[in-house]
Amino acid sequence: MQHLARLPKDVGHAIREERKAKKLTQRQLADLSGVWQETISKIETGAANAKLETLFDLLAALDLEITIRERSKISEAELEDIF
Amino acid sequence: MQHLARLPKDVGHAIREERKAKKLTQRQLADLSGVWQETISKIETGAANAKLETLFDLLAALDLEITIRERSKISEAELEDIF
DNA sequence: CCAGATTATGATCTATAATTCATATTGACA
DNA sequence: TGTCAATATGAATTATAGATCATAATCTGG
Repeated sequence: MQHLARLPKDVGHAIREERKAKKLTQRQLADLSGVWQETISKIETGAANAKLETLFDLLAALDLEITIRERSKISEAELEDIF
Repeated sequence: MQHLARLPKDVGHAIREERKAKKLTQRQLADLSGVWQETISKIETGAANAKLETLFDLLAALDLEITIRERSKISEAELEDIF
C-alpha cells in the first residue's frame, strides 16, 4: 500500500495504518524505533509536528521509505485513506 | 523526477534539486513558502532536522508531495542522486 | 461486565528547530 | 578581477518537539 501525504496529519495516518498492518503496538514500535510510545501516539493522532529524524526512525522500523515527487492531479481521497 | 528518501539529508537534496529545476532562488522559495532563507539553506545542506510542517510548507510551494511505501529492494544510488 | 492491555493526555524539563539580524563566503558574469 | 546576487554561517531569542513520569480513557477478549 502506498500513502499520499501533503500534510503532517497524513503522515500520522500512514504510520498508524502501517503499524497496524504489521500487527505492532505503539509500545513495540517504540522499542523497535527508539521513539517513545507517547510521541508515537501524538504523531498518529496528529497532535504533533514531528521532526524528520523522528519520522525516519519510525519509517525505518516499519521498513518504509518516502518518495518526493510532483503533485498528482488526482485528489488525496482518490488514493487511500478513504473514509 | 522522483526522489527516494530514507534520511533527513535525502530530503534536503531533493528540495534543492526541485528548487533549482524550477529556477527559484532560496529567497524566492522563502517568499513562496513562508520559510526563511536561512532555514532553507540549513535544510538543503543537511545542517537541519526540519519539522514536518516546515517540510510540507516547502513541498507545497514547489508543488510536490510525498508518498510513503514499503522500502524498495534497489539501493538509493540506483534511483537518483547519482553523482 | 471485568481485567489487562493499549492508547491518549497532561505536566514538567531538556533539546533543538525556527526566527531574526548581521555578516561572511561563494558564485556568476560583465 | 570587481561587483552584485545568492548562499552559508553564527549568535541570540523564542517556540515547540521529545523525554519522562503519572495516570486517565479506551479497547479487547474472556
